[in-house]
Amino acid sequence: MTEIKTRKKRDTSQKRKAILEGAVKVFTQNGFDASSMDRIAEVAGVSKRTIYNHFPSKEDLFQAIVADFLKQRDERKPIQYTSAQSLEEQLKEFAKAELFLINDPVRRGLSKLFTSVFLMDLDFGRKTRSQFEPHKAFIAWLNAAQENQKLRFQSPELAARIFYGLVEGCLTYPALFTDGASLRNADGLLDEIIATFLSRYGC
Amino acid sequence: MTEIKTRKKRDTSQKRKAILEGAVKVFTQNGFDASSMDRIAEVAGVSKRTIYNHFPSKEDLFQAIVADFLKQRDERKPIQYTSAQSLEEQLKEFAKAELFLINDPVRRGLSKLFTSVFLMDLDFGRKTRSQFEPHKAFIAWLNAAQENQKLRFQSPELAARIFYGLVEGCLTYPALFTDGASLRNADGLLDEIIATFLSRYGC
DNA sequence: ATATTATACTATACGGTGTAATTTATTTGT
DNA sequence: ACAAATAAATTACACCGTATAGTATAATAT
Repeated sequence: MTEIKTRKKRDTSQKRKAILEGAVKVFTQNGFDASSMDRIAEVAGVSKRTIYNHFPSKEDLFQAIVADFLKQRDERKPIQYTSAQSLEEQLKEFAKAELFLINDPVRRGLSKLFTSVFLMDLDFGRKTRSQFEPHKAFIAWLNAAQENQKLRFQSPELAARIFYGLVEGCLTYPALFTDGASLRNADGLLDEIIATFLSRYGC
Repeated sequence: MTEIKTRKKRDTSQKRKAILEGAVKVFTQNGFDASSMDRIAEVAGVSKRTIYNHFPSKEDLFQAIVADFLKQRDERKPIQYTSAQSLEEQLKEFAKAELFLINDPVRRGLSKLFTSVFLMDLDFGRKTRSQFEPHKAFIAWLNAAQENQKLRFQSPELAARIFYGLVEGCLTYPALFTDGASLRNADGLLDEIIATFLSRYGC
């Protein structure tokens, strides 16, 4: 039996974090193609060679950012039906949670970046998105509300599409195009969205 | 008075058209950055020098495509209220007209491309979009319908945002992300959108 | 005479690598 | 417990190959 001396690896998470943060800044400002590794190294305050010590290629670096983003997204707690709160309140809270990804400037920048990249590389986008079923938790909520006789609809999938369509079409995408300015006075719009949804599906 | 012989210029519109069509193909497939002028020349069946005879730079070529696209968009006839038709019919027709830009594969490709580019260059996007007020004609329609006692709402702007949000969030953006596949069986969804809108604003 | 073409060319930018020096944390010897 | 030895991580910098926007030019087609 041979003795193998394994030396403890040093902690490189600080550098890794700096690289990712710098890359996020550069990528969100210029997009993938127009961002050079030299520039990312400069902004991250790190040598270019160190980037390649952590990430084999520019694309791997990008994917790491995507992965981090998705992890953050998945950490949100899902919507859960309760009869103790009005539908309005629950929907409003849920819609605001959905806006989580675009309320913070950094996350909004990433949302813009990914949307932009995914549009021109649909396979990549599909592969990334296919990992989760975004409507799933909301459909369960809808069914619970219907069992509780507060909602009525033919198809929960269709109702979920309407709700997500309203939120994304009225709030999410406009926010991406206006750098969040459209969210400034959007409370009335959010109320109107929920009123519209409930006017169709409420009992 | 000096006689100036102006020689008739030859018609170069054919070449120009070929260039634009080739550029559309390449740009929509690869995006702006990843499209080379050499490749565009090849696909257009034209020498690269000829492209530069028609367009001073890659960006000018791109802008020309944007301009053509917007012209086509503006050629659609606007919605006009009539009491001879049901609201459902008019709204359905209008929504379908709004989907004009994404029903055809080429126009859909351009919509994807522009959305992708505009997201990462918001100033450019804003400048391009600011040329028209997309909701204007629809707001007029809404007001006419209200005067005719078929609709009732507090704010026509808000109602218009809800309608556009529904159409774009449920139909337009999904179509861009799925290369139009989501439009295949979208008739039921479109009916649901209109039912939702009318359940909120119909009399 | 105008438009187009083929071809070669310039200048530059960028992804990624090689390398030798240097920093830094861990291990080991005392 | 402390300093010397050691190996991992980082850095600076030069470098390679390639791609690309745009130009120059001379020949050819219309």
